[in-house]
Amino acid sequence: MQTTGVLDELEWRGLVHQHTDGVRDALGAGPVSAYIGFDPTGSSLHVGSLLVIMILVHLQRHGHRPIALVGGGTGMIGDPSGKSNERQLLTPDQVAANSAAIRAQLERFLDFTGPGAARMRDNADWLTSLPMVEFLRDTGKHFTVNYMLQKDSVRSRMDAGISFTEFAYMLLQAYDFLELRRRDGVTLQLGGSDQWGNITAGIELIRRVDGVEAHALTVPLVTNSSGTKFGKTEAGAVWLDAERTSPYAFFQFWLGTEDRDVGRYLRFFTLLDRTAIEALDSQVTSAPEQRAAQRALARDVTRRVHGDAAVDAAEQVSSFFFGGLDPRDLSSDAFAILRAEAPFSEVPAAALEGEGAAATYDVLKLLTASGLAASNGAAKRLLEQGGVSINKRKITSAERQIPAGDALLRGEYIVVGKGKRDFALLRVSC
RNA sequence: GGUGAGGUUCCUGAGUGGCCAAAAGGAUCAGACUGUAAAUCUGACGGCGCAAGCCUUCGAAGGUUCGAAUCCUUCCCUCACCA
Repeated sequence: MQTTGVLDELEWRGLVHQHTDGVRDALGAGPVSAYIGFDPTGSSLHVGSLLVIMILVHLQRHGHRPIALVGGGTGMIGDPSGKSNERQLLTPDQVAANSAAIRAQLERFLDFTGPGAARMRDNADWLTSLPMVEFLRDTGKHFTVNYMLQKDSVRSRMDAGISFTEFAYMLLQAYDFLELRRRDGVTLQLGGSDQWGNITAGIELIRRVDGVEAHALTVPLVTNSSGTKFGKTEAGAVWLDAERTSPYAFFQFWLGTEDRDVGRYLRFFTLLDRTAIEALDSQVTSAPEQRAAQRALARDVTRRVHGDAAVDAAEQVSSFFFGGLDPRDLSSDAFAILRAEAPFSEVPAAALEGEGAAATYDVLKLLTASGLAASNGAAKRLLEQGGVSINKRKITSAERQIPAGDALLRGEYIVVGKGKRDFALLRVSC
């Protein structure tokens, strides 16, 4: 794979927001080592992080060396970029646990063998033991406060206030860049568009200390056309961790992409080539109801994050919930998949029974027990508005109590539906 | 440190003694239409309750009053300007 083509590829995909002038020449001259830092602010990456991960993947496919840096050291400080307020410090334990979890997730996306083998780094290895006096002499001396005050990340906080801790953050990130240049020959740092200031600080440091030209490339912020934040659903953020967002929910997130966003997302998040993506674009126009583009997107991304088996399972569950399949025809195996993939809860029969009617289930209780409704009131509203189904059959408000015997599938399961898209599986125990 | 303004239900933001669970917009949820899309329209949107109604809520704690988000006292916090 040639090293030169990667910038063109990133550009047509719309993955380039800003870059330093020398990037093209540097990438054309041969294999480059490039890094991205990941903040351990949470215990899992979410779909937003995928964008920046894809850049590493593209680089590797074009013969460059990707390095994923976990911010076990900088996570102790907190990056002010893009934050309107001072943040609560995480405890060292939290940072360590988050770093380990994120590291494990990152490892799935890169190839750690071959000439362009990826590397994992954690800046805790060099930052936590860095002597302060030495740091101030060797690194701090290269930055004027005036320079630092001009950075957006600092300037935008002049009203709300910024602690010295967060103010100094950019120096640590600059130091990381220098350290990685020395350890791994890294000369390119990638990041979200809000990282530009931190990255250029690193370039500056490398130029002054080592006399070497380093480069920056940032990706755009992903937005969706409804103006809501990308990667959020009713249930909250869409995580890469299967424990937090099931592969089925993850698949559904991508499948539900709006027509006007799907082309962009295919370019951002999949490795499909230009011909394939443009063919899908035209299908969005000619046969939107088939949602071929959404399907390709959901499959591709779910496969990369959760694997082939998860895609199959997610598709099976989707075709059950959204297809014409009668829940009474489902096999035990099918229920095993549903239990693993769909929102699932196990409830004792006594907690579901209607008042004074042991042989019935109270639909409101089914809704709250399954987590589809937050309170009885919410459940009742849903029922009154016709938004409830049991085993894929619409329930009217006249049917608050349903006969227990009829409701159970295979003697123990109930499929509860809310609206057109939300389903949960309930297992009734004795 | 001084002066001024303010803290209302997820957010913005009305309300200044009873008609206030509290306007309006946004967000969210459901329904219709559709393609598990968007836009649009309709409805819902503190908790419990079939309901009547009850309970909790308007920064915190007290107080005045038949009755307070609205008045008084103290406290906490935020913002703006001045220093």
